[in-house]
Amino acid sequence: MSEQAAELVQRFRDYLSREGLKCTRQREAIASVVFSSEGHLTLNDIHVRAQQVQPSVGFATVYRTMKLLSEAGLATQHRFDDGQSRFERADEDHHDHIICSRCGRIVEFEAPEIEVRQERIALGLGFKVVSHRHEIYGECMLPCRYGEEPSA
Amino acid sequence: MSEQAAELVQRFRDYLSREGLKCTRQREAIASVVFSSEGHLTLNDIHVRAQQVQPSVGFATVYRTMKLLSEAGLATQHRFDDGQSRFERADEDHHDHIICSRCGRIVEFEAPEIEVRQERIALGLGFKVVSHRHEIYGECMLPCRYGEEPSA
DNA sequence: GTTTTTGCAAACCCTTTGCAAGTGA
DNA sequence: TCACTTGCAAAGGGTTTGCAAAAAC
Repeated sequence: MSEQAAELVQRFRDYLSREGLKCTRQREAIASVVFSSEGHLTLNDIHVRAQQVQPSVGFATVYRTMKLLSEAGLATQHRFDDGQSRFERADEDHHDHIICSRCGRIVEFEAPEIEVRQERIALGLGFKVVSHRHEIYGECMLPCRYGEEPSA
Repeated sequence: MSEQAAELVQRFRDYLSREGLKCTRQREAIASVVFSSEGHLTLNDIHVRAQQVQPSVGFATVYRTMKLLSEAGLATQHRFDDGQSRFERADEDHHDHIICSRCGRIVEFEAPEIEVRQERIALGLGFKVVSHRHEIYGECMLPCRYGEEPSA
């Protein structure tokens, strides 16, 4: 486990303790999987990987733990157009996503100037921005194998 | 039914005929409901309203007809964070949405300069934009009754 | 008369929850 | 000890589909 992952796991432990919750083998396993993974994982992905660390982890526990990690601000939940929730470890920098309609590849981008405009637009309509979702669906022109399982 | 709605219904008829599909009472009822409504309707909303025109319309037919209308480019499907599909009649101008987290109110906005930036970002990452989704979630500061059923 | 459509009900798929048994502090 | 957790399995909630009857053309 990378140093960064280890630190995030520690932050999760702190969060649990602060909330009067318990640190269990299952939660640690799930957290370390999420913090050690790069992509945008579905609950199933996480479940499969967590079971490699702790064979007894059940799906419901993954579900409930991801809810905790989201509440703790250590993971972010996305719902892209495939109808499944996907999670990624929280980053310092906010970013959005561009998704290839053909191969499912997901690339992240940052666009501060868009965020600024968006803030201004919302204000003009009488809204205070709480969050947003900006997804671009496109076709990637890089060599990508179409039959391939979307990697993230 | 407004003139605009009538014209859209006609366009749907043309589409059906072009595709070798049949024009039925149910499809007409559903189309006229969608084209005569302002907001962002769920399948259920459409079902309920269509039944007022044609009592025998079933939910599955609404589902299948909305698929046709989307394919015909006469309706647009959105999936906001409430987990349901919502539809609106197709507009000439592309727009995005800002949604009140408290009362569910949906306001539309256009931001050509964001679209331009987004196009440029995608290109830079090797993507050709096919579509996008840009939703802002915020709190509206206008008087809005919280208990109220989200209107659209 | 064919072929497409419809409504029903069931299947699906992912998400969420109730509960009795298990476990961490 | 004892409240918090877990895994299982079932319930939810919206979407999708198979099929025999009905309706377009």
